[in-house]
Amino acid sequence: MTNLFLHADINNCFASIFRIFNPELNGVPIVVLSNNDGSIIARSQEAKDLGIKMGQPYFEARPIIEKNQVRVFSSNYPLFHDLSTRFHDTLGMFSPHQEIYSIDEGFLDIGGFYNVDLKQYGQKVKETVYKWLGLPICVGIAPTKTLAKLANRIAKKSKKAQGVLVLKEPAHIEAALKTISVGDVWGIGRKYAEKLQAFGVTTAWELSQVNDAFAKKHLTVVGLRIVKELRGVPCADLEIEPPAKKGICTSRSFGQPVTSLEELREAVTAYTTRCASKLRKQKSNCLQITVFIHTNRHKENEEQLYNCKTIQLPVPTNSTLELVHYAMIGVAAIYRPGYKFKKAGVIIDDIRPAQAVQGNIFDRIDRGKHLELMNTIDLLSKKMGSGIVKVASEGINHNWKMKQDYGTPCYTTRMEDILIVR
DNA sequence: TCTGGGGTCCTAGGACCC
DNA sequence: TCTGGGGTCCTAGGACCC
Repeated sequence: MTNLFLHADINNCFASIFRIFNPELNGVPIVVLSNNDGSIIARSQEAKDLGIKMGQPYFEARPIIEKNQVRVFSSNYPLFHDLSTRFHDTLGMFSPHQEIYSIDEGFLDIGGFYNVDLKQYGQKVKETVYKWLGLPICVGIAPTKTLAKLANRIAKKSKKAQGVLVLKEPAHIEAALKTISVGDVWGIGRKYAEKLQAFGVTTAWELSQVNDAFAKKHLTVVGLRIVKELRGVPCADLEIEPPAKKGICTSRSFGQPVTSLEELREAVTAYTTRCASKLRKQKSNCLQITVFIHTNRHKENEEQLYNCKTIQLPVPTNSTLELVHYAMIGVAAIYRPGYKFKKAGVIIDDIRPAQAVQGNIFDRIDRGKHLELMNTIDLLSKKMGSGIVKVASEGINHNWKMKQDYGTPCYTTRMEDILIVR
């Protein structure tokens, strides 16, 4: 059986999603901002052509944006997530062996396909996603995941490929690798690219030709796998069942500086609530919680503080109430008056399956009651929107909430959001 | 005025044990 | 000045991803 992987991803994902609902945005430059409208996290092709950079601070790009009448949008994760689910569902129609790699990328294992014209097959995937969702995608097909991603990359740039590239024959693969610079290989970041260039390895082809000991020594075993995959030797299977998370983190920058403990308590309560809900969703408990707060590191003339506190829990739990209790102890321990805090976050760690809780004779909490309450809250949140039930310490004013000046409706999901925006 | 958020894996080195 | 050998576990830090 031959090894064959298909990699599909949405072109300029977040910008393309806004275009589905606003056809007048077609052909117009678009940027999408990070949480808090801080920096640019997605651009349409037109915006890329203007020289607007990924990750660039919004205020810095503002002159170009205004001069060229670039359309600006805040992130809308409920909307992105919904379209992402539809995209992956559509891909899943093409093979039972599917990996949901990220919000806008997926792999299919098509190794068992015989007598199939692969180019045509890739085209069919691409056309189907466009027809059903209105989202433009590209497709790469190759004997390893690394090569499939690379094929996709070439498909995006090449006119001839029409958005679909199959890399199968060795000569064809070699020619393709020679056109890709080493830093554009999946898994080779900035540091490794610099290191490799210093050794005279500048293209993906040259990387595929280094010896194994060299790869292991300078890029660890992870790099060795990349090198082998570039040679067409698969080292990674699909991850069909997403593994349970080992750590869960919720953190946000504030829309304006926060100075009071009371407001920090509210924010940390909200973040802990979110962590606990993610934890219950994957049916896990945790044994450790960390709270952190810090000031704005970009303001060099202001007093800086980065403070965190980790607390070990007596018994594994996923109860919002219990976790919030410890988070409040944590935030009180690290708070210092006189600082302008910019960000806070909560990390839960030491995660294990929710069954098999090891009891503790000093445990005073009625776990049966907590469990029932959490189940009820999760059900209400699912039916009526998260936030329908809150822990009191979350407060209601939320002056710390992130800034989102360029919001859009959640077109496909919650009615009440549409009403609020109007 | 204004700079995102959430993850993974690997390695080296220290603490500790027999 | 000499100061074993082998093992495990944990953590911090570095690299990467979208």
